[in-house]
This record gives sequence, structure tokens and C-alpha cells, in this order.
Amino acid sequence: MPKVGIRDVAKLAGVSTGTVSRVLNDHPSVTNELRVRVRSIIEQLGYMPDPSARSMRSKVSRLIGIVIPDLTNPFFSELVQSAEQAAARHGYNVIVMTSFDHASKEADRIGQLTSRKVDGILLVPSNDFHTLKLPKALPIVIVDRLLPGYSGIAADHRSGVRLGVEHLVKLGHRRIGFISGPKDSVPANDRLTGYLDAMRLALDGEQDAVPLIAEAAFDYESGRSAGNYLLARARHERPTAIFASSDQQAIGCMRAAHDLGIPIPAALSIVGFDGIPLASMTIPRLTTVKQPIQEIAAAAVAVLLGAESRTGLGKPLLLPCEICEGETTCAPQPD
Amino acid sequence: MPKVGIRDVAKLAGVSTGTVSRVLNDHPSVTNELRVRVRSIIEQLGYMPDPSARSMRSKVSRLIGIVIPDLTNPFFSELVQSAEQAAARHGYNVIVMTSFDHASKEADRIGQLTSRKVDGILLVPSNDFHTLKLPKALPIVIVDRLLPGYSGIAADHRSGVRLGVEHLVKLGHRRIGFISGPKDSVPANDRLTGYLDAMRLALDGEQDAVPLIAEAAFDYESGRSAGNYLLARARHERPTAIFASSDQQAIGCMRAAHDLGIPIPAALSIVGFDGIPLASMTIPRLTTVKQPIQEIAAAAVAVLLGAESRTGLGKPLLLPCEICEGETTCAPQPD
DNA sequence: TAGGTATGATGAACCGTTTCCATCCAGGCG
DNA sequence: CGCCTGGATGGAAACGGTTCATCATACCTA
Repeated sequence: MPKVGIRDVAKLAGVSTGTVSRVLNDHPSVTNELRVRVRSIIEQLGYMPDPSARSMRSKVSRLIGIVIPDLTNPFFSELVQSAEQAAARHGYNVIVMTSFDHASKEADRIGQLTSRKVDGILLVPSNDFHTLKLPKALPIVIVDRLLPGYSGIAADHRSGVRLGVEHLVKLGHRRIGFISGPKDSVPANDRLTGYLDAMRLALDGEQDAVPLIAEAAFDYESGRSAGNYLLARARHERPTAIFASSDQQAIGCMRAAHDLGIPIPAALSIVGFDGIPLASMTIPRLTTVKQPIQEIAAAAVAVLLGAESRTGLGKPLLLPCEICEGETTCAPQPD
Repeated sequence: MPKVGIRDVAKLAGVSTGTVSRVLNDHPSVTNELRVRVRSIIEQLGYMPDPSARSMRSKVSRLIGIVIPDLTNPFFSELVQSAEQAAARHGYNVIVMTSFDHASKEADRIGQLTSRKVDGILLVPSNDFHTLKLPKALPIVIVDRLLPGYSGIAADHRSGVRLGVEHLVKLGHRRIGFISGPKDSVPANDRLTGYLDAMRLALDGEQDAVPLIAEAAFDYESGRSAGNYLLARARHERPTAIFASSDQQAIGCMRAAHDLGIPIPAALSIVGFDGIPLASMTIPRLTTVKQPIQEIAAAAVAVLLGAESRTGLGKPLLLPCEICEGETTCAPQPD
């Protein structure tokens, strides 16, 4: 069967191709009656405009690029999925690429997307992101790992952690340990700052309220050894609660406590950060601070598509986190 | 800066645009000397051909579509990541879409990809896939959830499970329980068949070798209750080993055993299926049958791009699984 | 040496839309 | 009533490559 083009539609409708095109693009200056007639012909013929031809002339591809460090990371996979959804609602499709946290790969991917003429790029920068020159012509929105000097969208890690720590304080905890993320990670430092904020503001002056920090990577195993480190002291010196910078860390920490014979939450409350699906699958279910991934993705797409005007170098947009109470927190037991 | 087009390159090189085009596409009938000269001009000008213009005439988009049920599922996210890698090696990019296991969404996505003129589609069909009419014109390869009557690529679930069960048999186990997947899932049934194969072949005639099966969904919680069910009997009747149809099930089952005070692997060996990253993060590390995800993805892309000739309705390509020994298996203890 | 042929390069047509410009027509106004 | 204004439509150029029919050149062969 010969493919049906815009000319076929035009001929059958008895109008010019220009008019069909205007109907296709909802151009205001088409009579309603005509619009309806052309639409029905389009329907009848099963005509679908060719995106290449369209994009060649109009310079709009209805395609956005997503570059993330690692799709295997549940946080990013959920982010991508949400972004795809959001883009679809605007009639856009997404091209996904992985940088493997490698700056040169990242630059290459961005170049590919640029030459593909995508209408925008959603970028989660790799950790060894240095001073990548971003293509000036193309809308780029940086997500999650905000770069100083660039605008972007992320969860408000700092306030989120503070929320979680204050939750523990409200329950009566004073000796609250913190498992930090890697030192060179921007979000990790934001989270640490949130912890210090909360400790200072809520507990200033109280003698027990000394920050107690273990640095670790974000993964499970690191969380476990950080937990072991924090818990390796006499009972009345040991923290009664631990806030972990990631859910994976928190789960590792639960494991450490369990192995030490410390019951959760009776003798130790634990709060995680991220809100990945796994968090609700542990036993007991992990209390965690959930990042608003869907909202982040939706906002990023909205910015890219210019639904919200942004000039590029504004200040970052921070979205609030939310605490998800599970079963790993309760008031501290008397010694 | 005015964008540099093929004409600029041609003019500067003193050749025609046709020649430049043929250099771009490695057409054989260009002098080597000329090829080099044009290439250097291209480099010098930083010229990048416009994919839309290119695709409009040549009908090749260098884009492939991927439709999966759920990107949040670690198996699929790894599949997508591997496919993206494989496609990139061929100079292709991928458009990712999620069907949420919904047949109508799936049909819609496939339609979008078709009208985008992708060069092929990698499809993991949704579970309520009925008799979706696949666009005849477009190469489609079905992955993982094979459909009877269609060609496709998947891990050899049946042999893989058999491998795992035989591993347990070799260790000396006889009472081997099996946590199955949902009845209406094709891979779940393949896995069940593999279990039955192994039990029949290896243990035929032995009195203890009675299949012991619990049906469950693939998730963690279902695995836990299936584990509880299988383990709720007197010690000498209880299975000494359990094979779970997914790693998540296996981890849930570990939890169940732990809660019942059954030490792993001393009193119960457990083997999972899939080989997701989480499997190596449990304590003890889960022994599991790993699906060759990368190979599946690479093969699927190769088929799509016609690197391997395909007739469309050939027989499915099954790739072998591999056992990853962890710490959840050992010989059964004497009663 | 003339005719045939293989090879490399050319120029123009072509792909299927969008968009610009000219045209036409209806209605308002002086 | 003629002129002007502005909205609706038609017609064709333009977008930036690829490809096809042609052509020039040089090489072979009879």
C-alpha cells in the first residue's frame, strides 16, 4: 500500500497542503468547519505526518534527551520513568543515555543529543563532572546533582534530612548518629548540612546532642560497616537513633544492628533517605524521607519545554521531601 | 554563527554535495584521497549532518524503540541499559517507553514509535498482551516474555532452573521446594517446567524426591509467604533446599526462614533466579541463576539491525543462564 | 585508432512537511 | 460606493540532506 502523505489528504479534502498543515498544527486561522472536515479525512486515511519532514522544516523534534549516570540505580530508573511519562503528556518522546559517571562519555552523549536536534536535555551530571561546556543553544536542565553556578531542579535534601532528624528528636532521641555520603558528592554534603542544622537548632545546649558522624558510600555494604562503627560502643554512649543518607545505607545499618543483637526499633531507631521501593519491603518496614521523584521529573520536563520560562542561570528549584513513617522508629527506651 | 551545512563543506572542499554525502556514508566509489580531504574539511568546520534531513530521504532514522512493562523493575532497567549500550555501538540511539503492563498503552506506544519511523522495536510484551497486531513493516524483536508463534530472544529459563536445581541435587539435597511465579506468565511456566525436569531426571524413583511447589507473585513479600508455607512443617519433612523463581522471592524466603529460626545455609539452602545486583548484597550472599541480560540485549539489537538475518517467524533464540554461587547453599546437614 | 567499459564525480531531482507571500473575499467605514 | 482592513486559503519556496541519471576521464581491447 502506498503511504498516504499530506497531499493525499489535501486532494481528498479539496484543500491545499498548507491548510492541512495548519489543521495539523492547530493554527488559529482555520475555519472550524474546515478543521473538522480535514480532521475526518485524516482519520479516514489513517494519515500520520512524517516526523523527519516535520522536524526538518520546523526545527522542532518533539524529542528530549535524558543523560544519567546509571540506569541501574533505582532512583534514576524511577526518575527516567517519571520523566518519560511527563514528556509523553506533552507529546514528547525521550532518548535515554547512560554516562556511567564518566565525564568524557557524558560529553559524548550530550554531543550526540545535540546533533540529533533534541529540543532539550535533562542531565544528571556525572560525579567527575568538571567544567563541561554545555551547548549554549540547547535548553538543559540539571537534575538532582546540582552544580554550583548552574540552575537546576532537585529535592531539598537539606530540609528533607532535617525533617527526618527532627522526627527523631520529637520522639525523644538525643544521641542521633548520622551516616554520611561520599565527601565529594554535592547531595551528600547537603544532607550532612541538614543533619547539622537539625542537631544545632533542636538540641543546642543539650549535653547528649553531639553530632556523631560516619562517612560512607551510598551503598548497602558501606551502610553496614558505618552502622557497625556507630554502634560499637557501650550502651549508654551508643546512639539511640541513626539517620542514614540513603535507604541502602539504612538497610545495611539495620543488618549491622541485627547482627549485634540490637532490636529495631526498641533499642535503635533508623531513618533512611530516598524512598526507593525496597524501603517498604524490609522487615520491619523502613521509615524514610522520600524524595519527590515524580515532581522533580515533571518540573524538569516542564522547564525544558518552556512551559515555565527560565533563563538558565536562575537559582535552583528545590522540591520538598516528605517523611514516610515505617516501623523502624519509636521513642527511645529508658536505659 | 550560521550553521554549517553540507553545501559549505562541498564548496570549501571544491566538490559537489553528492560527493560529500557519499563520504559521509562510506560509499565505496570515492577516491581515498578525496575521502580524506573531505573528512578533514568536515572536521575543520565541525559539520554535523542533520538527522531529520538525512532520514527524510533515506528512510533510516538510526533510532530504535524499546517498550517494556516497567522500568522500575531492576531486570528491565538493566536490559534497557545494555540495549542502549549495544545500540550505541552500532551508532544507534534508543527511545524508551513504558507500557505499565497495559495492553492498550502498549499498542499506543508501538504506534508512536512506528510513526516516529524508528528502524526497529525491542518489545517486552505486557502480561495482558492478547493478539496485538504488530506492524508488519517494522522489525520487531520480542524479548524475555516470549509469545507462542512469534520469534524472540530470551534466557533459557527452563535449562537455567534445571541448572540451579541440579546444583542442589549435587550437593545432596532431595527435598527441594520450589517457589513458582504467577500461573499466567510464560517465563514462570518455563521455570516451573525446568524444576520438574530436574526433579524427574535427577531423582526419579527416590522417595524423598517429591515436587513441593508454592505459587506466588515474583515479589519479595510473596516470596516470604511462600517460604513460610513451604517451611511450615516438621523438620524431617521440611525441604532442605528451596529454589525461588526470582531473586526477590528468594530474599523474601530468606527472611521467612530467618524469622522461623532456620539458619541459612546450615539448615536450608536457597537459590534464586535472575541475578539482579541486590542478590549480592544480602547476607549471606544469595546463590542465584543469572540471566545473561547483556547478551540478550546485544542479540536483540543485532537482530533488529539485521546484522543477523531474520525471517521473522523463526524459532526463539534461547541464551544459556549461568549459576552464581553465593553463600546460601551447602550440603544438607544430617538430621 | 575507434569503440567499449569501468570508475569517480556532478548536478538536479526528490523526500514530505512548514511557512512565507500573494490572493481573495467579507465587512466596516468615510 | 469605493477603499481599506484583516482573516482565510492557495501556491510555491525552503529545509538539508540522499540518490539517480549523466557525464568525463582514463583504461582496455580489437
